[in-house]
Amino acid sequence: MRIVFMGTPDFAVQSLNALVEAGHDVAAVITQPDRPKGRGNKLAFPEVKIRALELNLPVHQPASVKDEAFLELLQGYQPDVIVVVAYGRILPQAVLELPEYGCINVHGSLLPAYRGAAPIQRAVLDGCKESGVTIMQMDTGMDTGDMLLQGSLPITDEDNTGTMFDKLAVLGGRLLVETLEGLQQGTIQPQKQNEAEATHAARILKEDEVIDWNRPAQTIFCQIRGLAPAPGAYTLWNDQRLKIWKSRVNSKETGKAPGTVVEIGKDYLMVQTGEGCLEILELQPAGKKAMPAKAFCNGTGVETGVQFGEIHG
RNA sequence: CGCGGGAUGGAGCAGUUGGUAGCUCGUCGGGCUCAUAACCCGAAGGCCGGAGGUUCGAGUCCUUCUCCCGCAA
Repeated sequence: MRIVFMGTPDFAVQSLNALVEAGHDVAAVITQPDRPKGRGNKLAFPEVKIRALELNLPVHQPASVKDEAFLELLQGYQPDVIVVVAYGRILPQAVLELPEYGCINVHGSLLPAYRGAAPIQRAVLDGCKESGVTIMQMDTGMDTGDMLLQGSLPITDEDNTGTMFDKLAVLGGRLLVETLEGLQQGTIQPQKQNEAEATHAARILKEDEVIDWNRPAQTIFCQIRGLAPAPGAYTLWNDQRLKIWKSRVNSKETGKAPGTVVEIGKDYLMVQTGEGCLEILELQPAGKKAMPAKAFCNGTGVETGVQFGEIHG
């Protein structure tokens, strides 16, 4: 099919690759404008743009998708379908109706659960045992369109947002290609979403990143996984941020106050929580690289009794 | 030039007012032990990120590069 692809971050690259590999005619790639990013605020290309340039595809980065110029641009490509993957903008009705097959979206959740901006992070954060990808027919709502195809994957304790992103991006690409095939052959049955079961996955906020040691170890464990590899869950130590990248739950109860370092093991640093203990395996002080918990203890002299999460005088 | 932290033996850190480079681990060898990730003894391993400069002498002061990281966007 003749396709215009719209997407921005890493997650979308897999879908773009899948379309190209499947032999579809990707006429153009629409992505967000270059934005100042990172230290020094240097202008950075969106991941999708980088890949599109490698593939020698025409790239457009409109400031707005609502004006007439953009609509004309799309019309010029005469797409059979527009594929949208994490583009980052709500598309107006006129765009949705432009191609014969409309706009197809790849969403990183098992809709109607986790509609919105951060479906994968939220699923891990909430401790879900399963996640997936839904391919849907876009409408004007936020991830409310009819579902075309869905696939699921388990979330294990070893998974974090990063690993799930990787797996779901690949699955998404595969399902996307399958969906397009089905649409052409007319074998796909669009399915309405059950509004009663819909939930919303809000984007990650600053406060989501702070570890509250009063919560159960299991909850914190999920928080850490949900925020890895970015932006990371952190606690305070020496008035500095201390990101926790890897941990393990230990049901032991020590009677100490939540946030207290209660044991330093061979490869971990155990902290009492509101319910059970959390063994920290890998962490990262501000300004440093991530390091094994043991290395942190060796260098800083952190010992049993130290309190995490408190601001000092 | 958005704000800030940092570059010291394999890892993580310390190094005072410039004058023989230390700590906690790890590694290797030996010992103890039924055994050990525990303990004891010993050893190896650093041109202190690069380049200039000040000085009798610089990891420590000045200048300038390169790289890494946290925050903010």
